[in-house]
Amino acid sequence: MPELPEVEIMTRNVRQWSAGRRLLRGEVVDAALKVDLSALQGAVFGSAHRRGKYLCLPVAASMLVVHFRMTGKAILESTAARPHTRLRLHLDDGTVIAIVDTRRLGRVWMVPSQELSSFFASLPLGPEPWPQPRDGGWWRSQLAGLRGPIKNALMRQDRVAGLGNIAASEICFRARLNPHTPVPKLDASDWDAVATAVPAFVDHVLSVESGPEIAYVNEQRTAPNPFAVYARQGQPCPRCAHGMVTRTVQAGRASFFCAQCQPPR
DNA sequence: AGGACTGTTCCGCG
DNA sequence: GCGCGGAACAGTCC
Repeated sequence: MPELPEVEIMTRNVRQWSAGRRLLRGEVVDAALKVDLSALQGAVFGSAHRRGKYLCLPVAASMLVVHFRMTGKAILESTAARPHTRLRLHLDDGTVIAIVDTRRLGRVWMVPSQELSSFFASLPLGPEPWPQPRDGGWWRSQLAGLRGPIKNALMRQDRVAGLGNIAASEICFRARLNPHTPVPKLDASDWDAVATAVPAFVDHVLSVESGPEIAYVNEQRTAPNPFAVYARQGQPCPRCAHGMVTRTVQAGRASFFCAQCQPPR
């Protein structure tokens, strides 16, 4: 699933494709989404924004909220129908914005404006780690009280919203932190390193992955793996070239790190 | 055949 | 409250 940077890319795309346009018809291809877009016929789109891993698209007085979960993505589907399309927005300029989602784990909500605040209040979402600058002290206080590994802590949506399994490994790598390091063991310089690593990681992914359609590492793709350690087990470390990228499992999710640059603590 | 997978939520246990 | 495992959701690709 897309994480913060990928949802940011899709949000920018959807904003560019839809802002100011009129919705001719909302087509719910997958009835399991249980969303009714009929009332939005003829409505005008506002400017899309992102909250954590959620894409928020204003339509007239409502908000179309999308969570892509593992395999969802928003694309332009104006020419040919794609497999696994779950929802289509037919726009007044002839374009079609589609939500495609192979595994069908994604969710869509149509939230009336008067319910918006309660809807987002019901989501366990901490503050955004990007693009506003956050320093080491902010990170320390956001993850205060957690005793588990830093890698798992970075993925806690209720503490800081948007970072996922890839980001957690990549941020630990950039901060030279072993992903198994317990949160209480981090010192001030470690937190500073985390604070520096997060925007560096997000900006890197934005620069590499920006385009009309995001790609997943495990999909057929022409672009190379854009990550430093994720899915690179067995390869030499891209930084020190001595260590080997190691794969471990933490809380059921794969982690990747350089055994040399990120020694256990 | 079996496992892995860029996520979330729930449950049970300690 | 915290942390973990496991399951569920669900489909495809090795």
